[in-house]
Amino acid sequence: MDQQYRFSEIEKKWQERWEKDNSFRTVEDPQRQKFYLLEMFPYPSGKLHMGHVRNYSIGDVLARHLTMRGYNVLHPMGWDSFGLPAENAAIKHGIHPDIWTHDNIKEMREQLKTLGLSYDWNREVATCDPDYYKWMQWIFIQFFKRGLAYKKKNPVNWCPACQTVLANEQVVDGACERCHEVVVKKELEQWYLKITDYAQRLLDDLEQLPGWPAKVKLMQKNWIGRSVGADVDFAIEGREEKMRIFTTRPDTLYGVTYMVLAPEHPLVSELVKGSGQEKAVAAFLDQLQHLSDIDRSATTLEKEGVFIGRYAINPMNNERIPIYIANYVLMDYGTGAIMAVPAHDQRDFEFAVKYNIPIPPVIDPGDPEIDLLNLESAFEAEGTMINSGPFNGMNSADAIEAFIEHLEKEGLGSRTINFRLRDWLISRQRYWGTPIPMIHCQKCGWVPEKEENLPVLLPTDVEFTGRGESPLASSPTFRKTECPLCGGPAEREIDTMDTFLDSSWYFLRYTDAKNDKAAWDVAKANYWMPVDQYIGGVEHAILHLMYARFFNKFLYDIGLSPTVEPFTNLLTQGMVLKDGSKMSKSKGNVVSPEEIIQRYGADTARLFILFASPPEKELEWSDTGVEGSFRFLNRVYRLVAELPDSIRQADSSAQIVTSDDKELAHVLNQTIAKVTEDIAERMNFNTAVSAIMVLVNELYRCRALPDGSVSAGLFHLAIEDLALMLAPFVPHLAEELWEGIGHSESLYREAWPTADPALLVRDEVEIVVQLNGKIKEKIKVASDLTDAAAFAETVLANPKVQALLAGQTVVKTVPVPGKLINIVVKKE
RNA sequence: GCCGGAGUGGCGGAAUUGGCAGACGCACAGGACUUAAAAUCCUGCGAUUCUUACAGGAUCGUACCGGUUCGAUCCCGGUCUCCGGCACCA
Repeated sequence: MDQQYRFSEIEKKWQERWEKDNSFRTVEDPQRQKFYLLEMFPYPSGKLHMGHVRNYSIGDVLARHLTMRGYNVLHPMGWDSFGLPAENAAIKHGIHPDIWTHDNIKEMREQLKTLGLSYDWNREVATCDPDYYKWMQWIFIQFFKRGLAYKKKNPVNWCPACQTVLANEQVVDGACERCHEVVVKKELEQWYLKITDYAQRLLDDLEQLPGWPAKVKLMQKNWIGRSVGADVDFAIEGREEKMRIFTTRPDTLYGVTYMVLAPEHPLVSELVKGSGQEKAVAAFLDQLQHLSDIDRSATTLEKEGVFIGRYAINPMNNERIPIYIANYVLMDYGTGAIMAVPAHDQRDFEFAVKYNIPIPPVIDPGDPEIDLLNLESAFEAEGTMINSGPFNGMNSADAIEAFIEHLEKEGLGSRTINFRLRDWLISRQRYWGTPIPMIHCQKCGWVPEKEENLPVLLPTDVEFTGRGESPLASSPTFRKTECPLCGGPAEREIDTMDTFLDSSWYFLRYTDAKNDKAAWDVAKANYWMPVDQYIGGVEHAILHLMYARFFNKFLYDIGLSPTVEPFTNLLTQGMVLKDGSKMSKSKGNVVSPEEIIQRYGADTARLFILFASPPEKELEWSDTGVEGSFRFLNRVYRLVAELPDSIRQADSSAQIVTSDDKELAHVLNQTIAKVTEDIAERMNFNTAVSAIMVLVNELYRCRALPDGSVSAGLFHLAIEDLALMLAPFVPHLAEELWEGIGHSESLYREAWPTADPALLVRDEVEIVVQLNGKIKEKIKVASDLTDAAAFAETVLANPKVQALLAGQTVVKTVPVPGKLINIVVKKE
């Protein structure tokens, strides 16, 4: 063994060896317990960043550890390779997106390989390759066939910078999630996936995911936003049509003093005709037109509206109620219309105050401090029903049920559940995405491309201008085609799919990545699915993770996925920060993984990232911390490189002769137990590393002792176990150490060490003696004293404890065997 | 505004079931080695304080105030700060 830790040579040597031996190739094996370990695949931007290094280092620790524990581990990697940056490069530099993307993939694959990650590259997928998007199109057609994909004209979110529409989930604070440009509304005919059909199941099945962070489940729950209430029909004075509203508070029906339609509601133009309010309404609508979507939805915006000159009739008491339009009612939730109860809804309250509308209470809070006839704000909590005819005296929460029953019996309304979740708009007016495999025929309407004709290839004869409609429209050959049904002239859809579709099923494709007959072989999916552990950034808590759950449920329903949920356990890793903020080019605080690998090696980079912070927390980058990790690896290397032949060549054995043997064996077994638990059960890699450091410190202590203090066989064993335990964290160095103490085979498939329970405990343990809860003394007692009474007796008999108790009376003792005793005393 | 989460040395963090607060590392200080430096090895390292000193002892200390308990970083109530999600969803 070289006397110096030459990390670049070592890392190169082992990477080549792994590649040559095909070490990480995985095949289905019904005899072995499978483990599907997945990290979120990256967008191939061309450069690996520290977030990737963290994500993939965490995954690799688990993959290597579980392999050593005997699991058949599926650990794949691929590329989420459709998307805007490639197209922007085409517009800016004239490079075709396909070339740009594949160059980037090549570069990033090399970078991932320098990290020594244990991927089965035979299963690599790239979503932009026709052999992948062929099956994307096939899945889309399955959605269409079951009525879950449809085209509809609707006001949609339009990003003027990206020149494309966006899904609701991709609009953050009224701006584009990608480029932060302010999003505008545009009326367009677009493709949607009916995710709302799955809303209830997406919500309910969160319960089946105890291995997910509560935070992520809560975010999804809020996003789905289920509310139970009733649809109620209000008659409109002098008209045939009814006004249907949705409310979660049917108990307040007697307190309605006005009604509101969303400004975009189709009834508005009908009703306003001949009402005498045409001018006022037109002026109000015009004023709204000039507000951006952000301003329109700001909670700080004052509630404003205008009376439209018509009245509704309250079905409960036949009161005449004025109808308004107002800026605070949304067209795309519920029925786009509400009943307003100012006494019991804060928004309605503010509006009523502004427009001098009466605020009659129908629920008594039973609180003398609240003046019901002169409310300062709406009372939204539970109370006793008043002014509500036959419902008076009921508890308002019970009254909700009673009102719904009444409405249903009288045919005035019905129980309804509404979700905040909207259908998923998946059309994008871009080139670099999966073509939507649909054809429009004058006679037959929208018809899917025949499955045997898939994939619908992206045309290459297009222009990239970055403006106007989809670039696919500029292809002279793409659009014109024949109807798959009647053979008549027809036109292809020119929009492409949102790239979030591509990443909603890649975990299934990995189970059978090269299949060209089907999306995957169901038998293989049955073996590997579900993903046992999924790892990625928390920024995907809603978008990707909800879409993937939706896809999987659909694929489950049609018999292609074996489980209702795709990801059993989820680890959301924290961000990598520098100087307290996210690394970014604009802040100039980016540390490149390449540079760190070159200076210290991949093992140091991995170790630092795993050691500095628990995985789900943010990680503050520290240059001196990296130095420290590098120093530790040097220290480990030297330990083995400087090993005397007597130890190097000794047969490893757990032979214990001396007291130092006892101590070393104890530390070694403690370390094995802790590292095993920290990796597999707690996923606290930082404490696993610190435990290994403790072992290394102990080995250094032993090394400095006079000859013969520690048995050679035991020391040899400790070094072997050290190498095995280091393997998941710093695989290259671990292999080198393993070879350095006389092994010729790679340690990758070597068994993980197990702790000997007999050696986990010492003969004597130090316990704490407290007097009235304060630590006064530490004494040693036999560790097998597990009986509380015997333990207390032994401790009290100790002369040191006797001295402490002089002049005091023992009131009570609280013994905790093996740990502590608290003696409650009082002065005599 | 609503809903979550978190506050521990100079710093990153540890304390797994209510039982020794600060493991491990970084930074810093001192020492050994060296002509010297780097590297390496060893030692110290929460605050205040007592004791002539050695050795040791005392008090305080996990954002703040209070509670439960023999015992609280951990449980309960309240306050403050920071972070994240949602934000007119009727």
